[in-house]
Amino acid sequence: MDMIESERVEGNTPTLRLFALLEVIAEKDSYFSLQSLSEELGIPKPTLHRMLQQLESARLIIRDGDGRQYSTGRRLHQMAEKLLLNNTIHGSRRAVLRHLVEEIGESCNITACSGNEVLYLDRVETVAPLRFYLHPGSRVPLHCSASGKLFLAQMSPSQCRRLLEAAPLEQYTPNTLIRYDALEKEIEQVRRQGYAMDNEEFLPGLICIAVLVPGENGKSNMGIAAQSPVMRITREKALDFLPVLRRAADSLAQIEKANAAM
Amino acid sequence: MDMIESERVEGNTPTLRLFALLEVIAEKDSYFSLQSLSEELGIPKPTLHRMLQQLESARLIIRDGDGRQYSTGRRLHQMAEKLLLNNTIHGSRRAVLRHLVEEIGESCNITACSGNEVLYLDRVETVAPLRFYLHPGSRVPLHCSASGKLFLAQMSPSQCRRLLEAAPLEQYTPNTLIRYDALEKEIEQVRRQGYAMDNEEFLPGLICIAVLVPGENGKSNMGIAAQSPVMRITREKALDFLPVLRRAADSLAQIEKANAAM
DNA sequence: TAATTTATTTCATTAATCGGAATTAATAGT
DNA sequence: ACTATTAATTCCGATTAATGAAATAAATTA
Repeated sequence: MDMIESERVEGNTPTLRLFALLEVIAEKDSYFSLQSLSEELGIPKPTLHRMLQQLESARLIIRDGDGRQYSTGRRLHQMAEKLLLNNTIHGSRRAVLRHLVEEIGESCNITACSGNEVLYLDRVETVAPLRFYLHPGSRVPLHCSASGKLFLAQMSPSQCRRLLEAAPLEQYTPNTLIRYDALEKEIEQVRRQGYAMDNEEFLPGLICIAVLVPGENGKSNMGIAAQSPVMRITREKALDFLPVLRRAADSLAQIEKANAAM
Repeated sequence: MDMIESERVEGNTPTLRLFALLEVIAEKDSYFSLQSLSEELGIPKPTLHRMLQQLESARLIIRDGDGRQYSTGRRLHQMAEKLLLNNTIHGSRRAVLRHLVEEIGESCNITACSGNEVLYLDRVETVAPLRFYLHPGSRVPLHCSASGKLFLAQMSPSQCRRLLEAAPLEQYTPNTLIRYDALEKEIEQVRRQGYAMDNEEFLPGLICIAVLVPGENGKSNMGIAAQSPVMRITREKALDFLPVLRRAADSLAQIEKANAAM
């Protein structure tokens, strides 16, 4: 429709226009119809129809039963996960992590939110002999991980509720918050604090502290966290990691941004 | 190389081929050259060159200094992050499915009626070693699947007949109902019961039970189903899943409703 | 049933893709 | 420094796909 909106999906070639369309779709958190998207982007309906048809045939998007509602497809999700997992940005991401581990002496990881789970993108283990072994690619629930609570804290209340109320909150340890009101209070606190802790809520004996890697427009899908056996650390001592964690988070943000300058 | 590899990047249209290329690139965790990719995928160099040029101009991929090494670009990462973060529809559905699978111990899926087929929207497999592998996105005929019979049961008789008579009912197993009168009787029973079973009518050895996810105006385009090898379950035992299935269906209905409101 | 909205198909026009062959640029070998 | 080799890039005519106004079909609402 208006110039600004339609420019978002205008590239030079048909392919780039289609990619731009996919980009708009990727940001949607609810279904959309051909009509609404046509109005939003100013693309003529027949053109948009063909584009969506093409994306659907490739399983990049799907249509629900009555064929009037579209949403993102599985192939797109898989591609997104692979992309984030494989992309170590030429090792610099790993370097930041390694440096962080050296500074604080505990295992650290970089995480992303994927649907209703936390996905471990990368992880570097401490040299200390006592440690939890968790590897990149593994998944952890949102409600009982430090990163997960950070991701929840930046979502809209409706998004957050949708994820949490889909299934009962599973209790992994005595500390797991399984009551919605308690969890909501915790998430509210996380939002205020700007960091999150997992106090043996997922694995007994494992304490974790995490912050978000600052994103473009306030929202971020990347977290960085330090994990430690409770034997080696107290909740209070974990707070001392915060400045270093934040610095590492900023470095990661820089790397992401620098990638664009080229 | 040759057939198998090159098929991975072959879609139907130039645009989809470019997407497939992007997909291959997304999986790479290190730099690559035009030459190596050309050999890997069997795409002629001039063609691949143009493709990469296009992706680069859109900042989907970047080239390092000397211009001979490519890797993924920031725009791609941003899209991937947004996609996974804004994926609460699928995330919450998946949470429902996972919980259901845990409760009943069998693989379950969420289905939709798409044209004259049943579409698997999502699926979670049981941990039991013996299982049928069916993946999301696959399609199954209406007349020999539990979900399909449910969809048929809520259609008007004329609509139903139109779909069924479009093509002859294919016989997949000895149990497949291929006579219209038998199928209509079955569909009538499904309507009365409020649930449907597939008693090895599509795949030999596979039993399935399904209910509809309640919709707004009585009609529904979504079903939820449990599937099990006949070795592990009897038709009678499958009926025990019904209460849990219905509860999961209600959860899904909640999610869909919340989604419409957003 | 009629009116309205939304989705889809048609089709002549325009634009992009394709890849073999030729050319240029970078690298390795002597 | 020159040649051989390999990789990257440009050319270009034949082929194929994208485009969107208009027409049609389907679904929804009054």
